[in-house]
Amino acid sequence: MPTLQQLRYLVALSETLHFRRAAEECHVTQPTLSAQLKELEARLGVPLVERSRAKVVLTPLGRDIAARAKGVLRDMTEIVELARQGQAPLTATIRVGVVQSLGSYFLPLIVPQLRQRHPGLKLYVREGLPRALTGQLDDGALDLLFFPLPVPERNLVATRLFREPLLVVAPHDHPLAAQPDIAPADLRGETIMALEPGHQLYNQVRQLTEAIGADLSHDYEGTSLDTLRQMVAMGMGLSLLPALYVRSEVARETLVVARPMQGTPPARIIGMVWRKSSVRAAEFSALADTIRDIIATEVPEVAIMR
Amino acid sequence: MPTLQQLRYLVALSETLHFRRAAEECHVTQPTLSAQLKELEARLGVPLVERSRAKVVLTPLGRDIAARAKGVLRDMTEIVELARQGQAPLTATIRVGVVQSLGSYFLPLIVPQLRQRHPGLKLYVREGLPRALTGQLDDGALDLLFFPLPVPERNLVATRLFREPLLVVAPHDHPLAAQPDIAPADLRGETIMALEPGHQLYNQVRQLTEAIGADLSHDYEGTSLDTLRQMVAMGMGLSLLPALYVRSEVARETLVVARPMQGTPPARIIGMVWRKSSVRAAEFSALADTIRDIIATEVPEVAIMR
DNA sequence: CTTTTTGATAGATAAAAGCTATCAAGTCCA
DNA sequence: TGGACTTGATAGCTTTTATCTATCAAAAAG
Repeated sequence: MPTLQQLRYLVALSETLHFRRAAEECHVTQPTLSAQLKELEARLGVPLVERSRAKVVLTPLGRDIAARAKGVLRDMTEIVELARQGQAPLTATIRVGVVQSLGSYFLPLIVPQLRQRHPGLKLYVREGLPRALTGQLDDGALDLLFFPLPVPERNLVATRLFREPLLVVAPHDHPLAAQPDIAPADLRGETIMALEPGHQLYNQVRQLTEAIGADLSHDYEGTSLDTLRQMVAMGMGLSLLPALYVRSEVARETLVVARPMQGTPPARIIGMVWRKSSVRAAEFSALADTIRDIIATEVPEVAIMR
Repeated sequence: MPTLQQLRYLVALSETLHFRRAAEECHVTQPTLSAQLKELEARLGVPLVERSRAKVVLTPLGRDIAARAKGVLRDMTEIVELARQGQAPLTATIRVGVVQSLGSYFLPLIVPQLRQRHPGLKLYVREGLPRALTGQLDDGALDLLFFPLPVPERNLVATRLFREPLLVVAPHDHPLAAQPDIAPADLRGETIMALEPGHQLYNQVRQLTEAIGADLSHDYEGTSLDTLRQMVAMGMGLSLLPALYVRSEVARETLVVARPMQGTPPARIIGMVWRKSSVRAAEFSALADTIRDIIATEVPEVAIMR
């Protein structure tokens, strides 16, 4: 197989038809270029050059191969240029995974300002269930997750972004709806509905209901936040829903109301997660800082965490 | 600049996602592949691979560069294949030059059988004046000439193909038209027209007219064999034209006749000419032998020369 | 005819690519 | 849980390749 350097020498000779000038162009001595072209002819098994003192002529095959060599060298230059451009942070596409209970309520709040600050940013977003997302991150199909913390996987690392409180959501005609906020004691005896097990939210709601003596509903488990909201509207019980979901989908709702809890409300912590082996850790940390800045000014419903 | 071998390693790793398996595919040891990929990343200035014991993942840039590397390696394989196919003789195009007084009368006689014997043969034919043709051969714009001999240039070599006699061409009502052949003495006092100086034919006709006492016309010099024939038809004199031209253009003519000369008729020798530095000399010698064989059976008007 | 320039060759040197041996870390299995 | 096995990385050495300088024979130029 020829080497790229040999092709470079052939291309230079095809353009100059002079061994010494071609050598100068390639920044080597004339014997080097002469010997390397001989080696190239030996490797290919065909003469590429007619040599004489009077003038140098390429064989038809030599001319054809020189033309193709030009293309190969151009492609190599493009590879080098691609690498050079890729050195800038946030220029390669980021394949992002988000849990379904977060994505469409959170990303629209931050992406406009993110794009403003990083015009070259390209996000490829995929929603999914938590376990599927961590699997895809692990396999390399995704680069980054927006994900409730902690994450159980050992070869993933995370940085916290914000704490998202859970709000009590009740039918609009429920007695608690008349209060501006809810004491935990107010929930004693109430039926609380939650997402199915497998969600961080389920665990948090379970812990709370156990602590305050409310009843965690086992008759109905919502498959989505919307399902839970509709069940609350129908008077099948109360629920605890994330603040960003409430901002997006409940604030304009007339059949249900959302009330914050007094004291330290239950909350989930949302973070950014990537592979421990990722070479883009610095890039992602910088991205996290940028996102915190945006949240601080655009999303009062949650509390920044560092 | 990366090397082709480094690209080969990257492509193998992108396909196997396993350093040891990629090394096996490339027939090197795992430390060699590992080190060369590190060197590739250093040369490009960007990470291409995320490494961990659990699994190997390419960065987005790594994947993109691996895809482009695949294309480059494919182009290289095509160059090698092109060279392999070019090793067979008479597979590369032959750029042929012929003098205007020969080409269209000679090549149609031999090309059909040449193509029959060498189906892959590709000729690119260019007609021109003798000095222009030798210049283009010298410069490498042409590979081969069918040319009257001898050639004056020092760095060209020639091999004789055949001797082409010159025939006396006279108006059909000229007294000499009644004879089956012409003695040199019969031309004494006749006006003989010839091509302009610069043609071998001119020199030969001049030598003959000086030897036998005929008058070489200076009032009219033909720019082509057709012009000479038309002048003869108009009664402006006689001419001496090459046998192959006569076979092609005069034998069916009614206004003029052609008669061979007695004894050793004037003739021109036609040969194949190529550069002394040409690497295709053996190929062209073999071609000359083939052409002589064809002429022996197809062209009785000329005499083979070796 | 002498000088200059050409591409080729020989021998030496430097650089690169490859090897083996071995490492630390992670995975697998009993 | 601990030992065995596998992984990618590193160190040091060897082999191969690419480059150099010096010089050559031959051709061109003056």
